[in-house]
Order: sequence, then C-alpha cells, then structure tokens
Amino acid sequence: MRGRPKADPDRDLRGELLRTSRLLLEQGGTAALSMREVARLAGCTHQAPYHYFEDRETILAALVVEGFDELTDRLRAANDLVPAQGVRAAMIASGRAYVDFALSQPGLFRVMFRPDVCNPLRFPAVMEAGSRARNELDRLNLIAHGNHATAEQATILWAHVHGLACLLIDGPLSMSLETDHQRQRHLEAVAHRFADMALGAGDLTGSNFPVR
Amino acid sequence: MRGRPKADPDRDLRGELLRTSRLLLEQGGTAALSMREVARLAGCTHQAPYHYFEDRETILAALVVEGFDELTDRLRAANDLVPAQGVRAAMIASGRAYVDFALSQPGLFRVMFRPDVCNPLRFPAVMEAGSRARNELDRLNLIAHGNHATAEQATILWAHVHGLACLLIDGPLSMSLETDHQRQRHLEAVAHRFADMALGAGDLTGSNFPVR
DNA sequence: CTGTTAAATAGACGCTGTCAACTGCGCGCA
DNA sequence: TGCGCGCAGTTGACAGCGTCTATTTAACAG
Repeated sequence: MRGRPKADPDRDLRGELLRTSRLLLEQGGTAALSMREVARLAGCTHQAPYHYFEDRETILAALVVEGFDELTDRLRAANDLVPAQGVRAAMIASGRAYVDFALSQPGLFRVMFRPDVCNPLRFPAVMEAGSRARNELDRLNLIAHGNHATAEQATILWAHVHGLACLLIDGPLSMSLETDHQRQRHLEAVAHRFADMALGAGDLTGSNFPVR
Repeated sequence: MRGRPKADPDRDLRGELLRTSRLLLEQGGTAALSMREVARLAGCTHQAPYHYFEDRETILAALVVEGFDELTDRLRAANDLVPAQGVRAAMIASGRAYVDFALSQPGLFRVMFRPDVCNPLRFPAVMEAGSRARNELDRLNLIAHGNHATAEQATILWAHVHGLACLLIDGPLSMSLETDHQRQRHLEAVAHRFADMALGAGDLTGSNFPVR
C-alpha cells in the first residue's frame, strides 16, 4: 500500500515516536536512537517521523525539554519542604532529587547537558526548560543564605549536585561502591556533609545561620 | 598503485592517525571523529587505520588514556605546591588544573567520562589511567584532612571540580557569564569559597586545621 | 465535484563502520 | 641466491544511517 493509510484517530504517531525514542535513548544511549529504528518500532516507514520532527536532533530536543521539566518538578518538590522541615532537609532532598533523576534515566540526563548532541541555541524551548531547572536551584540557594546568598554559592551548589550525578551515572564513582546499599549510605553521608559545609560555612561570611 | 607502498620509515602512520583523531575530536566532537575522515586527513586509505586500531572505539580509548595521563600530570603539579604554598593554595590550584584541562580540550574531556562512547571495561589501560587521575585527587584530600580525611570529603572534592568542569564546557554555566574576564573572576571566587568550605568545615569534625 | 492539504509511502544518494580478499615490500633462513 | 612469510597497506563490497525528492492517498473545505 502506498500513500496515506486509512485514518485511525486512536493512533497518536507523534506520541508513539516520542515514547519509543525515550525508550531507545535509555536502553542504548544516544547512538541507539536512530531515526529508522524509531520508525521501525513505532510501526511506520523510515520517513514518517520527518513529518513531526525536522530531524534527529529535533526529537532529542523534545525529549530534553521533557527531562528538564521533570527535573524542575522534582527540585521544586524538594524546595517546598523548607516550611515543614527546614533548609538543611530541603538541601539534602534537592541533592537527592537531582541525583535520583540522573540515575533513574541516565540516557536522557546525559543528552540534557550535551550541546554537541542537542544544541540549545537551536531550540529556545530547551534553553527555557533548562533555565527553569536552574532557577529552582538558585531559589534553594536564596532560601539557604538569604541576604548573604552569592552567585559563588549557587555555582558551588549546582556543581556539587551535577558533578555527583555525572560521576555516578558514568561509572567512576559508583564503580568503587560495590553494593547498592553501600552507595546509598555513602550518598547519604555525602549529602549531610555537604549541607554542613554549605550552611555552616555561612558563618565565615557573617551569616548567623546555626549549624545543626 | 596497489598493495603496500614504498617503505618510508620517516612516516609514523599510527602517530599521525592519533594526532589527526585528536584534532577532529576537538574540532567537531565525537561525531566528527570518523574512521574514514581520519584516514583521509592522514593520507591513507579508509582501511589502513584498522591495522593499528581494532575499531573506532579503540582509537578513542588511546586518546582517553592520553587525556587522563595529562590530567594526572596537571593535578600532581598542583599537589606538589603543598610544601611551598600550603594546602589551601594547592586545593585551589587543583581545581583550576581540572577546570583548565577540561576547558582547553573539551572534546577529549567529554569522552573521558562517557562509558557509552568508550567503555573502560573493554580497555584496562583506560581504567588504570582513570584511577591514576583519581588517586591524585584522593592524595590532595588526604593532605588536606590528614587523619580526619573521609571518603565523603573525597567525593565532595571530586564532584565539585568535575561538576564545575562539566557545567563550564557544556554551556549552562558559562553562558550566563558574558566575558572571559567575568568567568575568570567568578571561578576564582568559587575556588576560594570552596576551599574555605572544605578546609574550614574540618573544624566541625574535630580537625584543628586553621582557616586562612 | 474539485482543489488543497495533511499524513504518510517509496526510492535514491552519499556517508558511515567494518568484513573479506588481495598485493607488495623487506627480512630471515636455507 | 632463492624462497616463503608476515607486516603494512590497498581495493572492493555490504548493510545501516540521515536526509532529499517525488509520489500517493485520505480527508476536508468551497
């Protein structure tokens, strides 16, 4: 059969393509996400996806936006703990949220920070979604340090959680931790230690935020 | 002409291939490093590289080893500052070394921490080179905290410099800093602030290392 | 009934990594 | 001197990839 097949409004090819892409990305990394394989799994010809996405990078961009939005939600939930549980708990929860997100879908997380794979400058939506996530981290920093919050502290906070996530999903850090239990314990300890450092060090610059 | 060409002992094809690969990797990222393009630029046929490297990943592995070795050298040089300039200066220099390395050759740096592009498990040499670099960071942590050094502090140190490097080369962080000068100043301030946190916080666990 | 557009199909092109087969040059050895 | 073997390449082929172009058909608007 050639040309457009019988109408089937139940079928959402665009959505199917996105779901399939995300699966492929997660299972085999960016290299496994091929236009033709996506089409095959979604049950259409190799050219059908081009109707919905300009090219391969555009599919990735759509996934990246989804990813940043999900990350933003998780970070916001952590920040919202402040009234009930305090800044320290929120900071620890925030770090956990960031790391958990990366560990739960490392394939997506990697692409989110790889401009050579998906160039944010080409996709304003990607840039905006990324900014929203970043704002959530900045908000935490602001809550934590109030008037004494600095851009340097924000950078340290971001670098810490991001570095942790990268090292965990890309092996070098998790390889030395045998069991999942060990890793959990280590991460827990790291989070508390970092919170001590970040919040406690406020004293050094005049903040009177109490340690512990 | 077919078959092996006239002998030319002056020509080091293997070296040429490696140099060319590194250039391509740096200029256009991992996607630009194609077996055939390397061969073309090195002036041989598309199959000649296979005599020296099993496949594309093996070329990348060789570059990654070079990269880790260079990073190790830089970190060692920073650590060697301790006797003359003290722990704080060495920690700042170490961070600068890590970040400078990443910024000076982002293409290579990215591959060094991307097991889906170059799987360390397949290349023992890569694993060992990576361990050497990590040991240098651990050594700094040991010097900084002596008997009170913990695995958590080592992780925080590593995550900090690594996260900083990743965010800088992959855009999100450097994009908000307009000029090179601004970036330099910010990084300087971040380094000092982190050193304060990492060394000063030693007090919290009983270390009597003086801040400043 | 006709024209337009959306949603696909089909085929081709050049690029890629890699497998297989072949070709010389030069060295060790008889 | 002659011979064979292995190193260092060459050439050709194949399948898979992204993407361009052209085509086909279903649905809808006037």
